[in-house]
Amino acid sequence: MSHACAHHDHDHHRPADTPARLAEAEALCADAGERMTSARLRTYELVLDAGGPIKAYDVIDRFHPDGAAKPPTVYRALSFLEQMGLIHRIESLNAFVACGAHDHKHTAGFLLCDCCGRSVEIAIPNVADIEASAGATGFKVSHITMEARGLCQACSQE
Amino acid sequence: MSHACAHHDHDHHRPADTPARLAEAEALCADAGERMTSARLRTYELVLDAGGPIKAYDVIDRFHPDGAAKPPTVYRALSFLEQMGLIHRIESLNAFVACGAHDHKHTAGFLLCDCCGRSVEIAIPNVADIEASAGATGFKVSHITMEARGLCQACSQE
DNA sequence: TTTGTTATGTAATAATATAACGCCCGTCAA
DNA sequence: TTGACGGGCGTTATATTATTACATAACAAA
Ligand SMILES: [Zn+2]
Ligand SMILES: [Zn+2]
Ligand SMILES: [Zn+2]
Ligand SMILES: [Zn+2]
Repeated sequence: MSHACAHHDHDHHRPADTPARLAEAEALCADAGERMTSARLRTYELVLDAGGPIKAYDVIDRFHPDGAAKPPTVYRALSFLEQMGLIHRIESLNAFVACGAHDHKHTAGFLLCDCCGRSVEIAIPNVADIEASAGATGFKVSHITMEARGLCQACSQE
Repeated sequence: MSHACAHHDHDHHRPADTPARLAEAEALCADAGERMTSARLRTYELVLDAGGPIKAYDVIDRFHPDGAAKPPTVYRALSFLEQMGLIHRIESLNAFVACGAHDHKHTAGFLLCDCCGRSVEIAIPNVADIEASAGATGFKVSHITMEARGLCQACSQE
């Protein structure tokens, strides 16, 4: 991801648990009767390895050792992974991030640092209040996007 | 806007109060020492007249009676209007909508109907809880995006 | 007027995302 | 075994959304 500052270490080394997460994902798909194909697995691997929000075209560029993937290959995989709850789309960044929870199929909120670009997945506080507020006008909520922009602790200390 | 259904009247006639809103906007800018130029006013007029979320390129296409505006003209105006609190950007639609409140410079939440495409601006419930949830990790919130997708009352009754 | 600042005009391009089509491959029933 | 079907993928092309860059114009202050 891009950054608004240069005062932090932005190296994101490969999370140690990527292989375990890939295995979990394969199990999850098998349980659901869905196919975890190689394109889907590779896409998920790249999102996991990013260690934070990653753009679709960064996945596309990294997909093959030599040369990029075709956009539909990656967009299809991203859609699938999102439907499986393995990743989330971050609307205000046009980016994707691996789900940080193990109970998939939830709607998550995000804290997005405008300085270092990192994201933190949080439970949306008071979902019931949002649904009640909507329900007062007869509106039925199916999905909530909640993204808070600001500065993370590290970035607000300099 | 596009619609997922054809069972409602989707005509949005020009809201009767557009001239008054334009005048208010001019006064607001004058008070703030900002210039409400013709490009900005025309852009605001088109967003108001849309009567709901409108895409940037729809503004671009409608900007001149004969032929489209150049994208930067409209994107600049949209940015200005958003900074003035006259319009809001809806991230999950890549669209813009006129602010429904008279106290500008707030962050608003939206209920977005997936069927008829209409939006309702609401106060974000429990902003304090979101800020508290963020603050627990040292995160300082500057702006909250909250967009609930679902079905409005009219659309869920058929 | 001069000068600095803000806004606009214009061309080009970047960045994000989808449509459309045909092929392959696995499943399943005949 | 064979054929029909459906899902996933490869490929090309295109659609949609947004910005960069630089020149000019309008404005405000000195
Ligand atoms: Zn999650
Ligand atoms: Zn940060
Ligand atoms: Zn508003
Ligand atoms: Zn509706």
